[in-house]
Amino acid sequence: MKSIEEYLDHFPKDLLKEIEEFGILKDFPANMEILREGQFIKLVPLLLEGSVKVFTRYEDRELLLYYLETGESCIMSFTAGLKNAPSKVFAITEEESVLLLLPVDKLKQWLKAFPSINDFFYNLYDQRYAALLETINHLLYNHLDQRLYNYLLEKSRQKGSKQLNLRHRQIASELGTVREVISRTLKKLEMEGKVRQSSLGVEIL
Amino acid sequence: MKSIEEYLDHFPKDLLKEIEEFGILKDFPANMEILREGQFIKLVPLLLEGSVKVFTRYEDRELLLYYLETGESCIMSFTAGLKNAPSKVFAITEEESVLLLLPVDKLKQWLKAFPSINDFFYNLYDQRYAALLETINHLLYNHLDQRLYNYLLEKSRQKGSKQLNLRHRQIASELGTVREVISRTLKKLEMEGKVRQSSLGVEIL
DNA sequence: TGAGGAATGTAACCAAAGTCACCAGTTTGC
DNA sequence: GCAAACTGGTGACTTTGGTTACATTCCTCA
Repeated sequence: MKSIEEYLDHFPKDLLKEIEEFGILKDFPANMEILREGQFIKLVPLLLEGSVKVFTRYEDRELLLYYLETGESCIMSFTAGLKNAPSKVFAITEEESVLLLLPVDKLKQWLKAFPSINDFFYNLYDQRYAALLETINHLLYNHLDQRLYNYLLEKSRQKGSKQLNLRHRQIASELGTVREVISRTLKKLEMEGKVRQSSLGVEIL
Repeated sequence: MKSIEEYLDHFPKDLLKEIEEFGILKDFPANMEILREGQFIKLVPLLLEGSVKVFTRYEDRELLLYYLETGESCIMSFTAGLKNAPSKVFAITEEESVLLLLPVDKLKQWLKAFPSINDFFYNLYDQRYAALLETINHLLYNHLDQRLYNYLLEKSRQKGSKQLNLRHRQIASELGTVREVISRTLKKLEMEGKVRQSSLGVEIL
């Protein structure tokens, strides 16, 4: 595995030293819940390897917020941690993942001592905000087939593979609709030659 | 008018002194465009009095992001200013407004010297993010009549009046739909006794 | 290996909301 | 003072996607 410095090379050296000293490296298996709503946050995660899904629940429906990718942290944990407020979100590993856990009290010190770490979080916020905006645009102006196709492309980019093993049910919940509609729409995309379905899941063509 | 300290009483004294020295107080008439897409930001606004609408455009359609209320700043300007990137949004005064304009280079210094100002912006980000999340939830799970009614209630809360002089076209654009649909839906709300329409606009009952 | 649950396919129906076409009333500017 | 432009009202039609109710296929594991 790469060293922490390699993942976080945009941080100043002295901050990296601190992070190395106080950050906790931890391995998680796939599909492990690492954070649930209501939980208080003492450690803010930073993803080094793997993929973590962050989402809320709202009357039994899921709403996908974002995926953590390599080198990214979780703004919802960050804010909840700083304000000592309960988490509003759930997080679950999608694959086996390595997280660097930053103690909140240390993080607070670092934010003062190393202003560049603020840039890091501001950037993250900006990124997540932009992603929600895009979601809203899609919701308002795109039909489901387009949204579904975008969703698959994005998943594929993330995974780095055109073969996605997703259940219709899961797709439906992440797009805020129901299984039948996804079946129907995937069939349509298949007719249009954009995807192929097999027992393994969906393949993007 | 109140003094700057009264608006920003959660800031430390020494920071307030700086803000007073370097911030630029400026008055804007109603319906004045104060920021357009593509513009570079040298001054980050902080609203003291009035109301400012922040929105993006996307292929001739508007997408409302948020309204600045008293004591609030604009995260989109903030980020664009810090990164020296062009603005992605438009801003326009809704009523006559007083803005305190903070020079970006000073702001950068303050972020380092007075960490509490970071909390202010993190809080704002968090707030705006939560608002978008709510919008998404509404889009996914509420029908237009419900969304429209919420929209009117929120407008009314902001304005502090039950009488709203809004054009159907404007409502439509802020909710991402078209005039006819708003006419129809407003009629429905009127039938249900939730609002009343007159030549002045819409009144919430 | 075969029974049962999970995943998917599909037809028929419905409601919400987008679209189109046009009318009528109101405001504005010349 | 009147034409042009803006604003709202409305009916008819279409499309999208949510719902219901099963049928079919696949996968697992006892």
